[in-house]
Amino acid sequence: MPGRTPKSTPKSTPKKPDDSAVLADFKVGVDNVIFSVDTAQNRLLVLLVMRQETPFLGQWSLPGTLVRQGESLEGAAYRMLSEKIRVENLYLEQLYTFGGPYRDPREEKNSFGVRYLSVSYFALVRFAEAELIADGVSGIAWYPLKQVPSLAFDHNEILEYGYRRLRNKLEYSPVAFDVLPELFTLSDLYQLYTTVLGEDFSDYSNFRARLLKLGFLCDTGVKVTRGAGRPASLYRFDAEAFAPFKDKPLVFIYLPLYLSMYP
Amino acid sequence: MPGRTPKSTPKSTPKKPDDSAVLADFKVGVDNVIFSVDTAQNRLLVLLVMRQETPFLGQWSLPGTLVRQGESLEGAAYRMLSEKIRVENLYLEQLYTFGGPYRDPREEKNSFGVRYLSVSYFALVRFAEAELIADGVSGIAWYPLKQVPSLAFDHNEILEYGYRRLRNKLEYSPVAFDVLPELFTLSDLYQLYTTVLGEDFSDYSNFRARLLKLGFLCDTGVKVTRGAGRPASLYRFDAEAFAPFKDKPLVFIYLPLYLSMYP
DNA sequence: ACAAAAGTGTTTTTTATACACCCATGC
DNA sequence: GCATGGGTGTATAAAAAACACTTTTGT
Repeated sequence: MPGRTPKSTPKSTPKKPDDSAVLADFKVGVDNVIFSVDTAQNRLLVLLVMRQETPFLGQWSLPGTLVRQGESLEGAAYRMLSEKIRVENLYLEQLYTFGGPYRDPREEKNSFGVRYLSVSYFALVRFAEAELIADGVSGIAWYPLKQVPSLAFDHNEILEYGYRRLRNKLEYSPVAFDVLPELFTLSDLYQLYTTVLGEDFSDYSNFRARLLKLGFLCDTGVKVTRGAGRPASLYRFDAEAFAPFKDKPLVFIYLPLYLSMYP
Repeated sequence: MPGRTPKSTPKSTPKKPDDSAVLADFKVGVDNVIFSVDTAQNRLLVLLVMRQETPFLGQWSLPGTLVRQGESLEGAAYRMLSEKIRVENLYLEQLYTFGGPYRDPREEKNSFGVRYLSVSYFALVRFAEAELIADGVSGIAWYPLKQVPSLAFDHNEILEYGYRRLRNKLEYSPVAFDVLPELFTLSDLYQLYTTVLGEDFSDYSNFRARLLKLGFLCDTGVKVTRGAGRPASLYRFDAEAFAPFKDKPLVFIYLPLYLSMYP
């Protein structure tokens, strides 16, 4: 886990040992932290699967898989995803690599010196489109973030890390538009932000003004009415208009300093 | 590399293949992007080593090592560092994991299906304190970032990624104080920012005012004079006073939007 | 005296924040 | 009619950005 780690390096005499004799052999796993937002119920959800194998049989875990021959890491992440859910759009990026020795119980009993390393990926999918693939036996479910149980391996730690990344992503980049439907209202967008970032991150009208001024949300003119209240305009994310902001240190939302990370 | 990767997942029928038959076996390497800033010459430096082995024998590369049995990833990163330089203080964090198949030429000829995965780490050391360990044979040198040659493996890509991280770190966190000496002047600090971020990121007096107002730089009262000009106060980073900002989405420097990532 | 570097302050412009208020619809 | 959610605007406060100016040193 990254952090401020000032440390004195041991003043060992440089030597060139026979590396090959003591190298660790690894199996590499990919674990996905897959988020989606249920805007109807204002809940942030994570995809969990019930483990079908030892270790941690019968315990909930992040969906993961081991990397196969000829397969890239990202490829494995996509494969895993496609085995669990069907979605049209998604956002995926690498999260962090957890690789301490003894983080996987299989290391002890199994073979000599084989270690399990986990490259975690962070994904965001559209809740409405995402169709879970229940293959009869395996348990799979969207869990509200606040209700996730104790997970297998170090997956709670990975999840926490993923949640932190999600918050940062929302603040600094337009990931939200990968999760929202093609056409969305500004309050859809606002509710997405509030469910992830917390209630009091910003006033609606200010949020609205700031986003609109950036100029990459275009009003389709189409109105939609949901229950009572004035009909809302449907907007579309304009990737062209966003282009100039790409790779710039753009800040979407300024979180006040006094807000703690996990409200 | 993370990024915006909307993608349709293939609608494959879920199946449970015999995973174990096709799993890839990995050796895991750790590659360090080690930066330091030569404030005297206003240069951002990366540590490069000359490869002593095939593949890419005789070519410059990031200092790296393979992970040994019982060794953590971060442990390997620290070991590598301590074999190359002696430093009192440093900042280290994980960068990214590069693990595509065929990224390492050894995969082809060597053993069957053994792949090489690289977990890259990002480090920042104090230039003045950092003493390079030249073990007689191996080449090792600080390279100005703008003059790095073509590197072994995908190390140019890793380096670019590390540079991006460095910029972000500088903007959002107090890493600068891990690179500066214990006592520093405000123009030392300013020059550090300009050499990394580019000339025109901010006006000196505004930079100064902003940093001082945050209240975690304390004036020691000691004056130091370097060449001509009025003597400058030596400041110290006050970790205590910074504590309340920790883990908050603090923004040190607001880069104007029109500044491109790589000026 | 003068250039160079450090440090202070002031003005202008932009942005955030907190509201107040109008609009359009369902019930 | 009126509650409900959508949308607009304004007034205040806090910033960033630009830049003029003073102070203290070396030469």
